[in-house]
Amino acid sequence: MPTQTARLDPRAIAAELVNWYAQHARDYPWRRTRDAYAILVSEVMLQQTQITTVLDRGFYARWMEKFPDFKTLAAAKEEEVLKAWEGLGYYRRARNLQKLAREVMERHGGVFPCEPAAILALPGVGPYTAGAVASFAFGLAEPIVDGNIARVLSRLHDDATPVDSTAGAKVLWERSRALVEATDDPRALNSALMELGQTHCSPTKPACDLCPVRAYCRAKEPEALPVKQMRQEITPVTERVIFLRTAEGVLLEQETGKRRTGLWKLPALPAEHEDAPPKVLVRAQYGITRYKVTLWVHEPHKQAGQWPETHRFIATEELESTPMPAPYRKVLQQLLTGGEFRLSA
DNA sequence: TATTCGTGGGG
DNA sequence: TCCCCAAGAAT
Repeated sequence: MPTQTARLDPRAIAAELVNWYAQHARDYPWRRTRDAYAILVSEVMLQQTQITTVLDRGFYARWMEKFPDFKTLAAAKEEEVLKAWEGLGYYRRARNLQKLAREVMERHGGVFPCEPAAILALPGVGPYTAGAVASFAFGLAEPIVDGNIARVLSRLHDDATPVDSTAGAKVLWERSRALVEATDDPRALNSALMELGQTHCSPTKPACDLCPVRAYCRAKEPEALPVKQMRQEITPVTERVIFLRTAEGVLLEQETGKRRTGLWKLPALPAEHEDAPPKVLVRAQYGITRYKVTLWVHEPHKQAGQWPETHRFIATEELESTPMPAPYRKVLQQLLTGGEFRLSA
């Protein structure tokens, strides 16, 4: 930690960051292109999702191969889109991405808009993603604030204002804007801020001795920043579903509500059978948002047979191409391969 | 403004 | 095991 802290001059800091980035930039597929579509896909995929997940598990490469441009994505079946997204979570992102592609084709003549306000108006695009595409694809001096940058800027300014408060967000965006407007390379500056947050300025054990802007950093106790206020309580929930397999296939139910819309799952056990549920085939646990769910898979209940429009028998060879949330995919895998009557932890 | 929306990896 | 959280946005 420097005893003498230089003034927080945006121009000097930006220059250090850009210089550092030129030597330390990691090689990602979306950094090898300026194609707005390729960059947009990466940004949406990376929302609340780690780079290793997107890259190592092949999501980005598969998506770009299957949907290489707005036109292809716009014309695809929603079920194909959701299937390509399966395992990434936050499935609204995939649905919004296709909606966006259709807007680009229909309202923008197939050309992605280069005006920040127009980008921000697209579905699934918020302040971060708009700034990211504007700077990475078009080189515009638009600021971005993500989790990494919030951490870097909180520490740089030694600011304990909660980053998830209105006041905290406001000043973060102002500071990010001051930096990006103080360089002639917005692309590198924005990339550098995130890269610094991912590497040296990590949440725990920051490597301050390697930091390119340590001479400017005011953080007295960097590991104590950033401050976050909201933390929700985890609520335990019980979920009961049935596994019904016939010659037609496995009975599945399509989600229609707000969450995981369009994906398929094992059908819920009707509420009237919850008091005396049929035999348990599998038990599993998974977390979703603020819930800790204990998932019980039961044999079909008595009088089972009349199914709503949302239910359908899916042939076993079609199961693989059916978009399904991860917990059901795993449980179904167990049921189909490990025998139907094994009780698993 | 507060809540909701997934998932998998790491400490 | 548990808790944190990772390139946020929509409602």
